[in-house]
Amino acid sequence: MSKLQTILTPLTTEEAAIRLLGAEIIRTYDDGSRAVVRIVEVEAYDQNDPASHTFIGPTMRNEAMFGPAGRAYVYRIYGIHWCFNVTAGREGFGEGVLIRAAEPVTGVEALQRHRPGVVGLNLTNGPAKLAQALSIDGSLKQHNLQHEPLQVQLRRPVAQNEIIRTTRIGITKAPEMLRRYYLKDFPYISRA
DNA sequence: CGTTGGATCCGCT
DNA sequence: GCGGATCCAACGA
Repeated sequence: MSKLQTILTPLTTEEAAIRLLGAEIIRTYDDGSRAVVRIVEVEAYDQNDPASHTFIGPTMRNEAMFGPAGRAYVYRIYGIHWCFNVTAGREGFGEGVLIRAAEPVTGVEALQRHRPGVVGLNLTNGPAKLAQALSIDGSLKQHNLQHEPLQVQLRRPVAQNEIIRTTRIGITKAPEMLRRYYLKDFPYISRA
């Protein structure tokens, strides 16, 4: 079992979401260039949550979230964009954490190359923007996030008083649930 | 500034 | 057939 999987398995989806705040995503692109970003905004979803893709039970689309923790769940939204989740929890229980925003750490040029004409905060301050900047698509479905070309490295947990908890963005079911978390005072969030 | 509508796919009913 | 865990350009004030 990878370290990432070991840590994310016993946690509730909320706890896993919080642990992923401050974690780093390391992306190695096809051309060999590399970028590192720091996660600053996440949302928790699991099979008891009407807003989750796993609420209806296992299907071909959502099977990654019913598998082991620490894998990629990637889905297309509105026919246009891709969104990236990190799976969490034990096998057989469908849960994942949507990565909504991150701040560039290194490799800004590589990120920009995948979002032509975009500069500043708009580079990575939204789930589909981030996925585009990291060049994440369906080919990374179920990818084990302990390996290249897409890795997630947990860092020291961030202090409780640096985390804001709110309702989630853009959902119609269970809009009242407080399952969105973001780092206080960080500009790269999709919406305050 | 804030608001609106268009783009465009696929999993599920 | 439908509608969504979105983004962005084009508007009007």
